[in-house]
Amino acid sequence: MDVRVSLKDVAAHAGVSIKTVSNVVNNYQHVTPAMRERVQRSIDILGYRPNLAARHLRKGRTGVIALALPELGNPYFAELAAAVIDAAVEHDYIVLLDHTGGRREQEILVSQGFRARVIDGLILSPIELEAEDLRDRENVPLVLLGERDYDLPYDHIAIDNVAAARDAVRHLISLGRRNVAFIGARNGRSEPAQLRVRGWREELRAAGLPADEGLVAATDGWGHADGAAAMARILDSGRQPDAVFAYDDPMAIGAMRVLHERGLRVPEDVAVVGFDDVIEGRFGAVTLTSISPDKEAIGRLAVESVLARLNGDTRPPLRVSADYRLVERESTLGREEAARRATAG
Amino acid sequence: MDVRVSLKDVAAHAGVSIKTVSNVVNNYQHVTPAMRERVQRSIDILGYRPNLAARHLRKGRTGVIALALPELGNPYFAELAAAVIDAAVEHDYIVLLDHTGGRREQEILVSQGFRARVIDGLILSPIELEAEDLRDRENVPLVLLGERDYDLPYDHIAIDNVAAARDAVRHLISLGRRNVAFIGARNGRSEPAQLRVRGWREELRAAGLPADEGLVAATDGWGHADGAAAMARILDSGRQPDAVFAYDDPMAIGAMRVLHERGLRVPEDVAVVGFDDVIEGRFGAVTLTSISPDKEAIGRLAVESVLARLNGDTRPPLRVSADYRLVERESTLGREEAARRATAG
DNA sequence: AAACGAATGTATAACGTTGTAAAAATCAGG
DNA sequence: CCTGATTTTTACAACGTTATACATTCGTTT
Repeated sequence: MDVRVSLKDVAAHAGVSIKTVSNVVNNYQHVTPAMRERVQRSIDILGYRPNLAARHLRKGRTGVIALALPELGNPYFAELAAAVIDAAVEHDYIVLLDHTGGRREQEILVSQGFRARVIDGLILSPIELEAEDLRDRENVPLVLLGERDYDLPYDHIAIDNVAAARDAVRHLISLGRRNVAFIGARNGRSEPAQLRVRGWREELRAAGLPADEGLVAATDGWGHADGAAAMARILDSGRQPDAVFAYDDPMAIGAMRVLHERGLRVPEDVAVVGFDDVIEGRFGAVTLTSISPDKEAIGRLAVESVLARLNGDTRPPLRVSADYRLVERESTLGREEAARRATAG
Repeated sequence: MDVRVSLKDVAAHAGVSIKTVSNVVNNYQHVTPAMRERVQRSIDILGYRPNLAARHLRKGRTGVIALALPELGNPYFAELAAAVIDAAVEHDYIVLLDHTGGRREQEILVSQGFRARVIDGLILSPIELEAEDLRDRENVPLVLLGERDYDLPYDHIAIDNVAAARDAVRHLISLGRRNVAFIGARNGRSEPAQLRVRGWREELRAAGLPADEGLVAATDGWGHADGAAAMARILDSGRQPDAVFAYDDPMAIGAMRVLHERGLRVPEDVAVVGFDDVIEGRFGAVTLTSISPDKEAIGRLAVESVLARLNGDTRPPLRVSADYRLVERESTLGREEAARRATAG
């Protein structure tokens, strides 16, 4: 049944030329309804399906875009991947997924198309990649995702990290917190982390509070365990933060676990804000306040940008700031409210 | 620099035939070292890179395998996807990722290759798909992943769900629990859920305990919210389970959240066991006991099976039972131990 | 009714690669 | 230095598709 059937077979079966069958398949406009139906019948009977490799060879298009993310285990990226896949399907494109581990070396390979070479375009969420690494690539269209702030001629979709971080810290200050720790200033290169630290610093200064750099904990990764370790380090140093702003939700949750182990209550003793609004933050013993980026919009914009470039769009590089909002949950309840909740429970 | 350079260009530059260049590129054995070096020099100078579409058209291979999972948002699948991608890279294959939402219709489309047509093989983790849906596909090699127990000629990699579920329930019984609820018997078709319910039922019977079907909660999905809703429903029905076995970790965590809201303590009042051992379970206020499948092994076996079939392996369909183990954490501490911990904290 | 333009169908040549078979170059032995 | 065997290189034909350019048909207009 599925022994490869080609245009030639259909053409023979329908008694027409190969090109006519091709015309029907591609909805070419000048085909009489009668002819179209006749060919279509043969197509259906033989179960013809176009060979994408041949089409690609001829047209130079594959119908595949690659999405390269640092880590799939991180739910934010998993959810983002889902959004990109859905957006791509809308446009009859399929998505090839790759993960870089956030390592510069892997990111370079991906950006130059060495890992996936059958693609029409690339959506890349870089962590360590440097601007110079993208300097002389002359390849498929590239759209950058996330926080890095390159000054390069590629479309870039992100939320305003500094502003979002300031919103988070402002919220903590508005609760009366004064010693706000930041967890997740990444060891080594990582501009995204730096932007969020900057927002933390700026907002504290703006509020006339000291930005105690001893309350900034650097980590190697950005998972639960990294957050937990960083939190432990801060507490072990003898400092007593009354609030924590974490680089992302998993780190915030890891930090809350350590606070719990040390007998510190969230939010009464320490208020916590995360970043990314992953689903998991909504179901812990203490639900997590978080910055919530509009993932669907980011995914959709990324796909649309790649496809636009692919279709010859030569407008100057786009710099889209996607929406975000601060979602307040239990981890930043006011002290009175938290007390009320505690007695009630 | 990257204006497409083909074998023809290299051949012209080196002053040899196209096929000779091809021979060099493919490490064909009968090429003199001198010739090899001469051609290689031209390749380097011109920056030649093989055109995969053409190679595919000629050889009938793409170097791409598809991985179709129900949901990326579920961390288990995200972690599994990472494992598959890594295993594929080992073999110079790349992975095209798709998600089906666990819906039969989507699963059928995927299984027949309608969504991704540039693939050499397919790894599919079905939920609702029926055996009959796979009956007359004569397509690329297919490997089934996960819990469904089809009787079809395809390789199948899974853990023994009934046994794992029995282990989980036995563990709860060994703690002295008598009213063990099961959360996540899925509404509608879903064999995996049924297998785990069966394990629950069998183990209770084996222990001489009644299997109260009123303690089984069906759900539509398998996320945090579904687990929470199911738990709430059981409690609202007036029953008082002293243990919960959930279909997966997110559901277990959702359930724990509801228990927490109702003032029930885990594990003192209700012990909880999940399934999949996702990272998130290790960082809640109460860490989660869970069945931990060997994800790396599953991913590796799946890739190896697909590639073996692709290379003409015609042995009878493989039925691999991957390893799993029960990882005990706080959510099933013994009552005495839990009490000790409580006074200590 | 002839002639014209528009609409529709067809033959052929690519796209870049590799398998096959045949040609050319090399080598060993007399 | 020739013969025959062996190694190395080459020419050519696919793989399945679409673009180009041409051929046919049809419906109008003169």
